[in-house]
Amino acid sequence: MPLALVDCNNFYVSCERVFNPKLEGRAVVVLSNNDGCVIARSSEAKSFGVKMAAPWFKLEIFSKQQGIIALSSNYALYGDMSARVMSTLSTFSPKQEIYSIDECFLDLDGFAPQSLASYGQTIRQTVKRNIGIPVCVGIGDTKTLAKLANHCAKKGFAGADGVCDFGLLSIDERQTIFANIPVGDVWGVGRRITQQLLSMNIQTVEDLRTANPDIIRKQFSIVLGRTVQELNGIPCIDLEETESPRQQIMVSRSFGSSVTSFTDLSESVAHYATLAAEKLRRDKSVACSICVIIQTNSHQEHEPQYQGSLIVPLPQPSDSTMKLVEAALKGLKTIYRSGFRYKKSGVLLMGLQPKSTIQPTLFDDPIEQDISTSLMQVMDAINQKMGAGKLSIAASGICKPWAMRREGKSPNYTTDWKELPEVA
DNA sequence: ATGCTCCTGCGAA
DNA sequence: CTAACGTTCGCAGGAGCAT
Repeated sequence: MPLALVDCNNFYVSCERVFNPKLEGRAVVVLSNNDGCVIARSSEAKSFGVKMAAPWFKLEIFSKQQGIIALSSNYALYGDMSARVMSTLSTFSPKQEIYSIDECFLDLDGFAPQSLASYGQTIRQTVKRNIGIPVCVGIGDTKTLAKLANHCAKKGFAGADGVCDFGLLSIDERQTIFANIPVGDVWGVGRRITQQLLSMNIQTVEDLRTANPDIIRKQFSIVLGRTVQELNGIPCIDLEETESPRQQIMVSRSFGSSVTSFTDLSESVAHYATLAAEKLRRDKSVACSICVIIQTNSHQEHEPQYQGSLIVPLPQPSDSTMKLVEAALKGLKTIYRSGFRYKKSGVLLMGLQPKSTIQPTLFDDPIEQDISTSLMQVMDAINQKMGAGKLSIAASGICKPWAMRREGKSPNYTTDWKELPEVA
């Protein structure tokens, strides 16, 4: 019955600190792509009042005055560190669900109930010792309760020292805690639903737990009804050990600066289609259609706004960079309007299916198919060996004036020998 | 009624 | 120095259409 949710503390900041101990004890934030918003904060940065998702350009002056350190995001580093953490955590249970880059569920069914909290401490110490990343552990009878327990562990509720096991609490203790947590802190309750719940005078976790499930289902959704059940210890959301194949692949970015020419825009689209195709082949899937998306900057309200998108069906399901880029650019020609300052473009691969299931149609040219597959394999192998983007197609352009800003990125310590700093 | 596809809203990290 | 506000994914549910 019991489940643990293990969540890394300030994960991106913690990753940076492993390789740069001078960041320890300092206020540190990690910024999103384009150095746009804050996406991770050390506890010191939080106490300065820096909010999640805050636009960096509004904070920059204040932050420099206060000595807050800002780093661009380094996903190669975080992805690699995540794999190490997950591997260590997998040794603590036969059943693990990796839920996101920095958290996983562990099935603790059959473990001695009284010793779960100390088991949680062992998990924390082991991950800290082996990988250098601090984590918190929440334990409860459902995923929603485990998430909530983790929240309590992080906040230090009920004397929690990085671990919180709801199984140790009496009914009264649990009710007291739930009555002091705002309903918006529950997994699955976001901003909109919080507002609606408040208008019904459901303010705390305890209010939601004791709400009438039928009314919740009717007024909101099946999903929120399940949340209420889970808060009451009735499991509705299963542990998923094997991840199911993705249904879509999205690659989109905001530009470092606005783009007006069709050429620049088409180069960005070709580039993103290339990245999407690489993901697709890694998944061993094929796509049936590709959607192209272009947008102006919606934050610049006085500027003319335009958002265009178009789904382009592929003649046959494909994983070929050439075919996908060709289709994407065809779509772009249709939706492009001159006279706008574009801020973002992207592609979305849709109708994904395993490559193994598709069968050649009457119109396929099997020889061309084979050549295309071999070419893609060679390109992927070269880019794997020499570094991403070393070999690309001409349509992606060379100088990339739209490339994103990343002024404070740390080295790829764990995935690229060339980026390791010299030892003094 | 039933079952699709397409599209939007919402939440999460 | 400029200008400057993220990305990717799944699910639910309604609209529109065909059967």
